[in-house]
Amino acid sequence: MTVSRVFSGRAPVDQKTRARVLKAARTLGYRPNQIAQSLALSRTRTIGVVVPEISHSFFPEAIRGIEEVTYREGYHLLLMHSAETVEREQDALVTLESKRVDGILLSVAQDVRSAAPYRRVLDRGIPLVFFDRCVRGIGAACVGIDDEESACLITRHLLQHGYRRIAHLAGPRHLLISRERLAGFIRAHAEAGVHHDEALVVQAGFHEDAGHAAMRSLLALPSVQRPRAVVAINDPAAYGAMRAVAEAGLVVPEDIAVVGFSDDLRAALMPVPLTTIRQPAYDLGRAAAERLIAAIRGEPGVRRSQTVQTELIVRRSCGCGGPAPRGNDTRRA
Amino acid sequence: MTVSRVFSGRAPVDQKTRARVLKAARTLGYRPNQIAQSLALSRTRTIGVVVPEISHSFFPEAIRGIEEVTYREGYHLLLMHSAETVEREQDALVTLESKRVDGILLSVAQDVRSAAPYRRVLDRGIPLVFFDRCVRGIGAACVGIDDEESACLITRHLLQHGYRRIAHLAGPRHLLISRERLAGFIRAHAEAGVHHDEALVVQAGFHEDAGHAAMRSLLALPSVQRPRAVVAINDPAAYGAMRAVAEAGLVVPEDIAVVGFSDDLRAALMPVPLTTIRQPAYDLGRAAAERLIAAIRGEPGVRRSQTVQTELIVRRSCGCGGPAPRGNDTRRA
DNA sequence: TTGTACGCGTTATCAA
DNA sequence: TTGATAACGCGTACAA
Repeated sequence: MTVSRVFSGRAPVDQKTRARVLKAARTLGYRPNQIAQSLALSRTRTIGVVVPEISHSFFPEAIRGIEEVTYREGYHLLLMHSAETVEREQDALVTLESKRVDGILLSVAQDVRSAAPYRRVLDRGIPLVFFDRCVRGIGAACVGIDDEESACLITRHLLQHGYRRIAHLAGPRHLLISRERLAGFIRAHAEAGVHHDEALVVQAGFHEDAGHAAMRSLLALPSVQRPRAVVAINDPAAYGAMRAVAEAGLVVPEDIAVVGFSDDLRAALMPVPLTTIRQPAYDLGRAAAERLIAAIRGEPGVRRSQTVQTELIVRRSCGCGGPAPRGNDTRRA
Repeated sequence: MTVSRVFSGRAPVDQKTRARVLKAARTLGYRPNQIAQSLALSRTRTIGVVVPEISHSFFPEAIRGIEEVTYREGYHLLLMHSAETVEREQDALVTLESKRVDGILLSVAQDVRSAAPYRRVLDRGIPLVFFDRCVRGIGAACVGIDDEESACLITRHLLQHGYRRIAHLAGPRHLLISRERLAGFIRAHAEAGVHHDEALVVQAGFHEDAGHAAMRSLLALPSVQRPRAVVAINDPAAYGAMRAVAEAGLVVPEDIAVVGFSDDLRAALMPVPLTTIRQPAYDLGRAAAERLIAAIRGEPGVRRSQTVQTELIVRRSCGCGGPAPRGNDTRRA
């Protein structure tokens, strides 16, 4: 029909005809059916976003960044929640493929083992960009931070302020960011010429309870073996660790220093404000969305990964600030 | 084709044929195209979710509740962000209609004026359920809290503890929840036989800056007219108010008590922990999703609204706790 | 400038 | 139990 031309706008239509069509559309309440459009064009202008968690403030912020870009570019968001499980993540991927999204943004679930499902998506020709939690070497771009360098930075900060026995509450074993943060933790020790005790690297996870449990196991060590400082995999784990320290009748940072990773909403507000690495979630979301849209458009160089800048935020929990200031002051390194 | 019967499962297919089809599907990497299904069935199994904000912790929590239910029921989520503007909200509605979602969950933007766009959605026969920020009387269900009662409850708490000059930082004028919370504020006064000074009801908004500005205007009043306590429209506004109080060299709650609404993540962690109303965002999201899916299925009684229970959370900022306890203790009323 | 035929991949319906 | 045909509502390609 000529109606299509009127609504798509990219074809010559007589003024009078156009007016007639528009008027009829108005009275009939007509709106182009995007489902039919999608079928005809095999293009949905929809992007799938798969997140392992919805509430942890990093992800809403990242989604806000993604939405900002996709809205501007005329794409819409199909939001899927993997709940940190591979099963639901694969399910999400299959669904997104079935729904013929134009591309996928994904942050991997904590118990991933295999890259096969991602490879299949790529093999089908669906553009895929990882954000924050990436899988490398399968030909998909990754937009994240430099986890190794950031972990090294915050560990170095502790070492430079005289801490020697430093523990690490590590993240899920199979996740790249866990391994990279651990690598940064180790590199900082190597650079400082300080031996790191492997007994002080304990498995934890991303949640407060995991950090709490891991910290308890460290506190159960004979007192000569106990850490004097702790580098947690992220802020919630650090909160759990701080709680365990308090429950043991000890004080942060005087007895044990604790630092986190991501600078979530609560970090500055904790009873002992948390020293941490600021992860610019919003910018990261924007960058990831831009990368994906470039890939969808077939622009070159889209497989290249991108790193957004982090920042060390020094607060009281590391005990590195000379006479500990009162209140919620925040200084940047 | 017979393929359709195999995948849909609801039609008799011979075992051998089924096996042949599945094997072929596997080798070809075939997956049913949901776009084509949607066109044929005029059913997308997709729900549109429109939120005015993405990051404010209430909405991620609500979305998590929504996702929990929709995942279980086999629906997917198209997430739209109105950014508190009517323009983008209308845009979202038009898009969702074009994308033929099976139903819509919406929390209205702060500057809504007209219910016409919602009416149009309903006229098209698209099920619509409001959550948290509702529009009443247009035949759409609303899943929210009892704003009037909750505001009355927290105001009454202040009155019962002897506060008399109480201010209200009101929400956007055209929003139902603003009006209802104001009504509750007034009713509490009436019930207590306390006159409320209309000069102490000032327009603010949902953000910290709005609360800050509104509080400054109250602090600029001659000291006899100044409020002794403040009921903020929500927690972020209360944070802004607390900041303004501190900047004026005054102390919460000794000089001015401040209470909020929603119990977001930071409320318990503020330097002076905030007394507030707990809004169960997750449950609210679940209830709204259930209501919508019932409506999509054409079940009866779906236009009925639903109220989820709130709770008064008493912390230090209201100064009602006898000798003010140190730390972040939280007591329930 | 406008209209017609065909295909996008599926389901419903009816026939075999 | 399976196959054929006609929708679903659009865009493309071509003809008028």
